[in-house]
Amino acid sequence: MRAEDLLGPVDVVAPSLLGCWVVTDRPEGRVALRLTEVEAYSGEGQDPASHAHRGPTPRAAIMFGPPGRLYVYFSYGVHWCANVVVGPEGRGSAVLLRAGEVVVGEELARSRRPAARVARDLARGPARLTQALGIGPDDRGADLVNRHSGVRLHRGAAPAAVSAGPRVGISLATDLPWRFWESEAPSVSVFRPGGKPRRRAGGQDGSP
DNA sequence: TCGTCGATAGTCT
DNA sequence: GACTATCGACGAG
Repeated sequence: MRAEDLLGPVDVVAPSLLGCWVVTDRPEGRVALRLTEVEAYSGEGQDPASHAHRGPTPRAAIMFGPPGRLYVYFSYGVHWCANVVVGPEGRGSAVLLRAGEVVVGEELARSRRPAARVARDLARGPARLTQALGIGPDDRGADLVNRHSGVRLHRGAAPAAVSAGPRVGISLATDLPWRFWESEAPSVSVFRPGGKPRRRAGGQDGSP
């Protein structure tokens, strides 16, 4: 994978990443997976769901850096999620890695994800994917297109068919069909597509 | 097998 | 002080 391959519009680059490999090399071993589901987040202002929407805040600064870098953020106080920065430097667009199929190092991935009962659950969901790969805060800003990096992105065979639909887990701009997945892949996350936003605890309506 | 609910802390207003 | 690009446990059928 070269940085030039990531320069196009984010909603064009995102589906092109399906079928690509994400590889992590650690002292304890290597894990590689094929991407089966991604989401596009644009930094150009028309996407209020993006972390880049409010400009280069300290957290989102990496999104405005050069393409091919890894943007890692902490979610819900519990999980880490990983994005690939795409587009020209300064634009602030990124692709969220939502799901994949582990093809190398399944045993190591299982040891990192003891809750996964079957293979397809190892990287089904963005936080699970980062766990299976062993990606964490130390990998913020990692250069995915540098072959000496501990986390790398490789070009792979494109899937036979790609589906598109609304993004998951957000409450803004849910009409944009910027979630892309490999059609009929068993490892695609299944979290309430088109879903109703989950309400927090407490009275929903006016009754006290 | 499916639907519902709580945990938890960094980030921004 | 409110919110969040989620996960896994648990109960009912």
